[in-house]
Amino acid sequence: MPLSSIAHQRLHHQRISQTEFEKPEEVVSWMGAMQAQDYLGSLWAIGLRTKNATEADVEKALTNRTIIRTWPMRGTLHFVAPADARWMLKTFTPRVITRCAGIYKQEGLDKKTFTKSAKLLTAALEGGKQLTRKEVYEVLERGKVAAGNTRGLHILGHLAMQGLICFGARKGKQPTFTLLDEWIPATKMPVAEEAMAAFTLRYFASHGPATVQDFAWWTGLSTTEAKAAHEAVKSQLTEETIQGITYWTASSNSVVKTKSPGVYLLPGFDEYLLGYTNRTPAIDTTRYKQIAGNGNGLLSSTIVINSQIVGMWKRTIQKDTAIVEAQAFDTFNKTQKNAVAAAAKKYSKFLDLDVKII
DNA sequence: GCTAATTCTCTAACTTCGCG
DNA sequence: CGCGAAGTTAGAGAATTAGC
Repeated sequence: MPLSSIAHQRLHHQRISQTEFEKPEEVVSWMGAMQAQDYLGSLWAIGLRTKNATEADVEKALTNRTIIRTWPMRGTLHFVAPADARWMLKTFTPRVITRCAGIYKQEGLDKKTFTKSAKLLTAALEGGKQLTRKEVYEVLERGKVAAGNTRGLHILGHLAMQGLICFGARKGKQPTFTLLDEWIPATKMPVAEEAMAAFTLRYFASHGPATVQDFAWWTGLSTTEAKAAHEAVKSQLTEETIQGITYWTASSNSVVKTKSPGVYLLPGFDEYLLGYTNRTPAIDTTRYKQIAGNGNGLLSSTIVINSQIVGMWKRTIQKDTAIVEAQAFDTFNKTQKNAVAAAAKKYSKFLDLDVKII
């Protein structure tokens, strides 16, 4: 079995090559969590996994609170379902917070500062209020908590990881913050083991075939914790070893048909790559360096053909037209060019704009 | 004044390397 | 092998300036 079969199955399980989902919240629930660092890119990550969704539809799901945006795991922004948010924050963020100790120290952020910030923000946000970053920083400054440099950023992140706040609706183009407990309905905290088992299964269903190490990296759990979580649901997973590496997928997953997996324009931080620490099934290490720039944590949008990443793309909006600039690592033949154009058209439909391909 | 062009500010986190 | 610290950049949107 070649390594590319792993990638092929992932396209299917991730609901990129076909999807039954009609609503953004169905996609997010299926995926467990979706990386949402680049806001506009991550709207597309949901859109491309949804039947006929437009960008406005995904934004509506965010304002209607059927999906929410916060830092539930790994110290990275994700979209999650409201029903999962509290359990995930409680389970995954303590390790992240510990890992942030160095940064907090550097910024002079101690327990007292966080407690004071929490009080200030609770008072300012109570009653369903939503404040932009700038407004939040003003509240902090008025309360004598310096929010300059990256302090404000880390305060927001920390309080979000503690489950006090999360992102609200956008005000114009600006994101806002609001109280989590006011933003989403109260949920009963599930039994820890059961919730972990269900979540682990969901990962291996939506991201499989994946390794235990992938799961550990994705969630930010330690290898030991990830191994234990995996062990608990192992009987419901199917195993596959390629080149000495063992991959797992949920046994309940439907079998992948061997039809051509198609051409896709994925956003920069799509789960197709960010769902795993080892990305070699979709792209070799040398090529990966091209999309990862100089290793600063920023990733280019990618072009996927036959389950392999074969190029990069970017978009610029000019009035009513989305200009899609596609760049192959090697060259695209005519068939591939046409397929890329068709994929760009799909994207422009999502944006509700005309498209021009360069 | 209005629009276009330009500049500026700010936001995100991944990988690698080294040490215990 | 696991963990922590350090290094690193593109792009969006706001703000400002230029041009007419």
